[in-house]
Amino acid sequence: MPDKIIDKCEVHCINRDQVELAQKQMISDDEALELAEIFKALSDTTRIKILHALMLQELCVCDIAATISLSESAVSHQLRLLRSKKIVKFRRDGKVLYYSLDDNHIENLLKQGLEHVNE
Amino acid sequence: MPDKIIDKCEVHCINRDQVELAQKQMISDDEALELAEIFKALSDTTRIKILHALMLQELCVCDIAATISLSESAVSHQLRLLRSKKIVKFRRDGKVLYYSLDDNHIENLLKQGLEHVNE
DNA sequence: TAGACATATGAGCAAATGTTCATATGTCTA
DNA sequence: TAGACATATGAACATTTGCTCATATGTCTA
Repeated sequence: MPDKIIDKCEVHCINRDQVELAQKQMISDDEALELAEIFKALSDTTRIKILHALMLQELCVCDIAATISLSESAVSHQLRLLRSKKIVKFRRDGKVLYYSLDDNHIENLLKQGLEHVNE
Repeated sequence: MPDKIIDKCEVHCINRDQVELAQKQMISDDEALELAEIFKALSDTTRIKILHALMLQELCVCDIAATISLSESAVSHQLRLLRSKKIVKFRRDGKVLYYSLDDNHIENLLKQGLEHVNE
């Protein structure tokens, strides 16, 4: 496996030392995929709006929909995605489901992203 | 414009106070879009690998390609995208372009994401 | 228990995305 | 100045994504 990579490098690379160093510390496929998945969860305007609203308080599906002016179905689909990635959780109160942020790492990511945007 | 939102709320929302509060502090469309754009830049495995490699050292296009085992064309396309979002920059040395991270906010986001993944 | 209500879910569709292939651009060197 | 080389770019294509619409599920209340 390393042979294959080095072959490729020998065919065409400029600084072999740098390539070898880069490969040694390279992020694994799995890790890169997980990382990409987290950021993908935050890469949509609708989901940003939902998560931003949930930073302040828990909200039920229809109130999220009313807040961001989107159909309840669309919101529900997005919440499903966010649930599957353990980014939001919910509690039931009768027929109403209240959603909230599951993980404060996400809140930190959002805050840091906002800093980046607002400078 | 607020009328429209309130109308929608009156049609169907559960906790009007919460909706009003959420709307008051709501992130703007522009800000949400910018934020989503940043995270979108980090939401692909190839780009994660490129950026992770650049956290360690600057690299030219073909060495990035050799490192992550992808075509130079594909790498170049992704670098173009990352350049357009001011996430990477480059310096020229003869015919070789060396890319590096443009903004340490991005590095912080990546590190924080990695923490989240590795816990 | 029937019906209303809050939410979830599946199918379908248009738009966006990431790669490959072919070609263009710009820089060095003989 | 011609040719080699490093990279950029455009078109094309398959895949993914986010919405809508219709329908299903689960919970409460009369």
